[in-house]
Amino acid sequence: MTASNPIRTRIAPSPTGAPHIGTAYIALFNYAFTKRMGGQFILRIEDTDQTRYTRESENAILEALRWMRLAWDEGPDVGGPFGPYRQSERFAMYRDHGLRLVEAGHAYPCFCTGARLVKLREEQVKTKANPGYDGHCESIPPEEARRRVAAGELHVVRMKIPADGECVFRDRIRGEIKIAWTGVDRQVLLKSDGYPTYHLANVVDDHLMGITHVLRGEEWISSTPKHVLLYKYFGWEAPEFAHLPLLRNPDKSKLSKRKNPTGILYYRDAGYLPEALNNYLGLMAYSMPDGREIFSFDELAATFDLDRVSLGGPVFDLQKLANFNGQYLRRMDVRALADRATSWKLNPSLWQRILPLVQPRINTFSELVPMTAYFFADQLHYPPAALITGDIDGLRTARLLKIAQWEIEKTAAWTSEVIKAIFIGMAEKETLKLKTLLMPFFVAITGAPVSLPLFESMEILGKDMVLRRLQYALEALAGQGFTIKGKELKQLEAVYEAACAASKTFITS
RNA sequence: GCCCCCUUCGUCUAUCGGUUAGGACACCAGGUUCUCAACCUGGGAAGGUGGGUUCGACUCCCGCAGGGGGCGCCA
Repeated sequence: MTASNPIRTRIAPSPTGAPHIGTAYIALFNYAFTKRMGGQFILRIEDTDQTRYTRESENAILEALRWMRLAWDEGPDVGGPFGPYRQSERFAMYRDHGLRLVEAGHAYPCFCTGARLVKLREEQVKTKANPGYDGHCESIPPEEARRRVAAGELHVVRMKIPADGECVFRDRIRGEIKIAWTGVDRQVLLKSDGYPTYHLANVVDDHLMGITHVLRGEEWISSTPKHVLLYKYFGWEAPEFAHLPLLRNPDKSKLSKRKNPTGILYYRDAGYLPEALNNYLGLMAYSMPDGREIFSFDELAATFDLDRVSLGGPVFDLQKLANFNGQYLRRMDVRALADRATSWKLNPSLWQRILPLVQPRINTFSELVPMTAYFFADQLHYPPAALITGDIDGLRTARLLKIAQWEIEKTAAWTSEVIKAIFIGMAEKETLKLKTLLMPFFVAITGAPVSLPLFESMEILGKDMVLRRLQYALEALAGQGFTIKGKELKQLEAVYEAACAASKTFITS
């Protein structure tokens, strides 16, 4: 690369949930690659799905990536010459570009209803045909299509796909990849609400922002032909693509929060150091030329080489991460350790949130630390049988914990009031007294059936930690033989959601 | 079902045609220590499978199997 053609990369998270460890992993590789090559690393917020977007999530992403010290050169908070860096603020650009494609005959308005699409899919499944849009509206004469659009008929814009041949593109670490056009669907570019889909927005933005290298997860390989084709339609040069292997659960499936903690902020709250986490992530699908395993951010960035990326999906191993974190902790001098521990949770501002909960319950300071210890822990140690309380048996306890997980995952806001509402709602559905329902949760969250107020505790602990403790509780119950297996679990979820939709009583038993 | 990607110890990986296949986490044993960690020493543990190519394959090619991903008006 020459100075006049510096490389530019980006990380483009979607603010629809808790910031994911996979985002940090991809960001780290982009960051290291960019620093090595001497370019700019951009943060772009992909908030084109207005139905799922939350502001809390966007803030959490910035907070999490900042905590990871993955500093971006341009982004929604720091600005930059290619802004805005939030897709919702670039709305008009996508519309213009989408329409440009329609005029050029590369895309067309599609008036098909959701109902028709559902029916089409059902038929395709039944006849074992490839699922995908059938091109129904592609044959509408442009004149007529224009008239119907002008008349305000609801529509989307779809891209045209070649009828035959194949798309050949180069992946920087995998080599040539060929995908037949018949296997690529006629992607919606502009949704009926006028927002672009990821595919359009990502191509338009990457071009306009001068992105030269796209390092992303391998889940994108199969939609790369659409992107390549869009670049061609626009007459733009496509960036280089490099698809990194996905982080995996111990069972090799794609890393998911149901099987592993995936929230970046969970790791912070559980007492991991960002440098240890970065170091560990740098070992996923990558190795240093000299075989070193302990290395800093800067050392990784100084030597990073895409050719050293390995392709097997790495299993995210909490034990090794914990060991690395321990090594970093041990290496620190006591002064630094004190500072870091203090800025973690041993600070006055956290105490000021916790203290009001204990103040009415203590006679001496000596009771303080024992009573609040669970705020500073990750996994709690209690006998698994303690989770089974009152008239609620083990299996029902497991189901209740599971339902609470779903409810908590669904909520964006995180205050004790919101949490309280969730549990009151659950108690009503279950026709249980709130007090009775809460018993196993007291144990799961605070480690004891008698403790400080639960909802406030959950608020202070944070959503990720609460979810994690529910998971630990579920595992403890599973150890006692109370486990909900795959099929039952799916059934429970389906029945429960149906009951929610109908706002009916739902009693797990 | 169709398409694509992947395949070295349990896990993360080194190896880029010739190595006793190396390291790390985890595990086991011993040592050290007021306990426990930490630390030190040692140990078990791997190239999915069948064909090629080659004097020689973990390494290159093909088939199969296994794993993963994708097939949304989600990203």
